[in-house]
Amino acid sequence: MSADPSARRGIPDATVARLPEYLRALTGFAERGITSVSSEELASAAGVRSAKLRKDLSHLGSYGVRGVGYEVDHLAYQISRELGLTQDWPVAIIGMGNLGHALAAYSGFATRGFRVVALLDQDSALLGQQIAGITVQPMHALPSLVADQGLAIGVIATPAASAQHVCDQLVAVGVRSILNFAPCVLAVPDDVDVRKVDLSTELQILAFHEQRRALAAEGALDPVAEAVGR
Amino acid sequence: MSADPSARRGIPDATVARLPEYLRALTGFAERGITSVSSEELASAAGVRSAKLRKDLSHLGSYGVRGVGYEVDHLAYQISRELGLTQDWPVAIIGMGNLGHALAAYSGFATRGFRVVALLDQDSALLGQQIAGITVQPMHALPSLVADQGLAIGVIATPAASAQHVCDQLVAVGVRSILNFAPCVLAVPDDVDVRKVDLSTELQILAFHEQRRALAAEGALDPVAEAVGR
DNA sequence: TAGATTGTTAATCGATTAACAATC
DNA sequence: TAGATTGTTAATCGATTAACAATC
Repeated sequence: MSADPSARRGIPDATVARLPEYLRALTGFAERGITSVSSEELASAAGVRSAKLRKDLSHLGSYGVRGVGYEVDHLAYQISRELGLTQDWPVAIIGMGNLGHALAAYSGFATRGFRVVALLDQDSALLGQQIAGITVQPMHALPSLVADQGLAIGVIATPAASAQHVCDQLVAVGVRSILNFAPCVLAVPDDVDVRKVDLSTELQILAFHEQRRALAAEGALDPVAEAVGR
Repeated sequence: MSADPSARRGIPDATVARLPEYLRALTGFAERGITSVSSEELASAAGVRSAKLRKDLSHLGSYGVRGVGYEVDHLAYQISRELGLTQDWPVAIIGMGNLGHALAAYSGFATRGFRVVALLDQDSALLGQQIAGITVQPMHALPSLVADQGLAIGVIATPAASAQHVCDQLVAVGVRSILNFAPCVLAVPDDVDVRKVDLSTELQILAFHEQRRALAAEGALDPVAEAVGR
């Protein structure tokens, strides 16, 4: 049993999903030379209500000072530690099409806490090519990446048709954290964590609300129901 | 008041977010020549429990047949209609860096229901350049895109520093659906719908669970709490 | 101390789930 | 009719919110 409260009780998924935004807001305050913030100020910067922020932070521990607020650097450190960003996680991107290419160059992946250690592709025509200063390797490089570099996170940027096969290979070598950009559901064992980023799903959700507004403008919807909107 | 039940009562956000996945699964069945599915089969393909699927579909109406299942084409049409995909939504992508470039070429955006009508950038060096067969235009093309093409959805793929400014310009010309790839919170009026896709947030959430597994392996976590996992 | 703001409580709200009556 | 599967109910679970006691 640890002294860290979050180690004893699980942190709610909804809270974990917001911690990165709080961290980003804190980084913004730090860059502007602000050393202390209230829950009201931080919540506003992160786009949430202050009650929700305080509730979320209470799951990590008690890092504020009543009557004063939160020390920016200290809270940022505590959130970083909770998210596991005080170490660097080795990441491999698989699939060097348009999207994989952009991801390899995207600075969001080179942000603190992550390190792109490999770019992989099944297509032998791409092998040896340099993208963003990294040489593209074949899929059979996977086992040594795990053994030698401690590869922990796999990013799948292949077409949907090959995503499950690539996923199986990642799981087989012991990767248990997968970020899936392919538009398909991946089947994995219970101990593997898959998160999905799906551009067309997001567009379709926007289209739903857009259509709703259009119908409301026509008077086709019940005004009470439509006022709820989203 | 309409005969469509979904027009009277709002569909829960959680349900709307799953409709695209159901639609994709149905498309997969249709491609394999399957004309009828049970809630159990469809749920399995979409990665949810059948009870949740039936509950979700019940918000749209009663499109199944007891003892039989759902007719694939008919249900796909009903979901498409509910999502507003029976028409084409004009989309503009703003910011032609690495990511914007990839998005312009990404087939997910050319999928049924959406049409990329413009690529925009603030950098005059890029203007006139062709990307994926579309000429890059300056930001001041926005008003005419709305007036002439019915532009409805804006995709922001700029750096965080210019995202709010771009967003303000979109809102000013009447765009009320925005997909934001920039790692920042956007301030918008209540009637504007912003969805955010954030690569580094997703990685950070994965890192949290990855660290949790590593700590569990060390025995640093309470086994009961850790068994809950994610 | 007086003022300010946190951390927590309790109420509310929405989402999930299992079970089953309805019905093809 | 008998078997199968939907659509709905009711219970449970988790997340959000407002209010405020604790306390700096």
